[in-house]
Amino acid sequence: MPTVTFNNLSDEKKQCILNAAKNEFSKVSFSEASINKIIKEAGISRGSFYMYFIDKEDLYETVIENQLKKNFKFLRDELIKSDGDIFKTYINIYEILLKKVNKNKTNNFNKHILLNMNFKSDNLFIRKNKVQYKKYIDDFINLINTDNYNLEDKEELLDIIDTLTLLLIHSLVKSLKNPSEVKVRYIRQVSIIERSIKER
Amino acid sequence: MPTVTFNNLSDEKKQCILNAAKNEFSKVSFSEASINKIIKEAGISRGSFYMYFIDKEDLYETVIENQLKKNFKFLRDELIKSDGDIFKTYINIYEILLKKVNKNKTNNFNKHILLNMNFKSDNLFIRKNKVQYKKYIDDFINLINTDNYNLEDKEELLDIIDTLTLLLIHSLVKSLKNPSEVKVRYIRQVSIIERSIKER
DNA sequence: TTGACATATGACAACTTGTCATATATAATG
DNA sequence: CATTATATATGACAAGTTGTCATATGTCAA
Repeated sequence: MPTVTFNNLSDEKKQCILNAAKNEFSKVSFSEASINKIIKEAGISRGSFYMYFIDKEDLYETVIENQLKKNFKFLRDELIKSDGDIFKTYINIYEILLKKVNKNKTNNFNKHILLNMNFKSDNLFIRKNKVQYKKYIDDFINLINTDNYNLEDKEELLDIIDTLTLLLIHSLVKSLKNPSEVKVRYIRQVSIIERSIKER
Repeated sequence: MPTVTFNNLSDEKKQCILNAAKNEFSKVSFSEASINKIIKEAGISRGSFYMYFIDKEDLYETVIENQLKKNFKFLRDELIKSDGDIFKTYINIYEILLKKVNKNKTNNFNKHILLNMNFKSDNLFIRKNKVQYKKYIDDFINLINTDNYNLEDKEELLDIIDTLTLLLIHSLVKSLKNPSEVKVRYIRQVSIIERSIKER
């Protein structure tokens, strides 16, 4: 989380710094990203940087926060398009995200988010464990059509979304190396879960 | 993969280098690990290091290879103990690995393997995509008791193991921060998959 | 013994990071 | 308005990082 000093900055300056950072993080992986390049592009001094952020990771978190929200909105929209079918949605967004990520541009922010992703980071879509996002999760859950499902409770649905998201990220990353086989495996993995709550 | 020059080294020297590396990787995360410290401890020169390995990642892969094999053997043994019940096995190894990983020693190799794990890396147990490990996977698959399962084919079983492993890693990592809640979620996620292939 | 090749070395350039004394704003107060 | 506080900005700096490369030292075969 950035410092209050950073938050006190003018929106213009804040955006300037975050844009410079986003640009760097779109070109190279997190570990390769250079604070020097970012501060140079943003036109701030080294000292200022450490006045605003604890370290590179703190900056990265801040930069992707916005993208996570966008991704979550995208997921939500796709769910509505699929009439609340969560499994159909996850199959669809795999295809769409795969196209985005495979666009071989030098600047592919989404691709680098994906590749930098590890098990420590919260989620592809939203920082689930942060309280301020609880309402978004609840809203999303309520959009899921559970008519044909046999669910114990709401928690079970959360666990399913969790698993689906893991499978999605995993499959997307694998697809970057080995595009063919992965899709069919992903679809099968999703349908295994679907079957579980449908046929009870 | 290390160079032929490295492989031509005496087993003693090879082990010395790998031990020094393992020691460093047990203390700090991958990004924090210092090649300088490793070569100092191993008593080799900087130039030699780059004669043996492409970079730090190449070394890391070599170091964890052995541990992955051990972990896989452990998984296999647990499967046998559980009479081929793959779901019971995954529940059990979660508990056991959690204890291992939570031992708050300065040298906790398993803990760092876990935290360094990302979606690019192959697997917690074995490098699935490498051909030389195919026989291990096959052997493992054959040990699973599928009597009560309704499986389409062997591929479906592979997909299930894949999902279970993802859930396991994810849960273990989460457990390091938030030990309580995670276990019950993990158990539920595993049983969702179990239900899918049992009740058909 | 003399090449020819494989392997080992550490100094080196070119980076990296986080800190800190100092400088400059901005705000508050007499 | 002048003075004092406080907040923010700066870049030089130490201490580290990495990968390379000319040079040195092995080790074989001819």
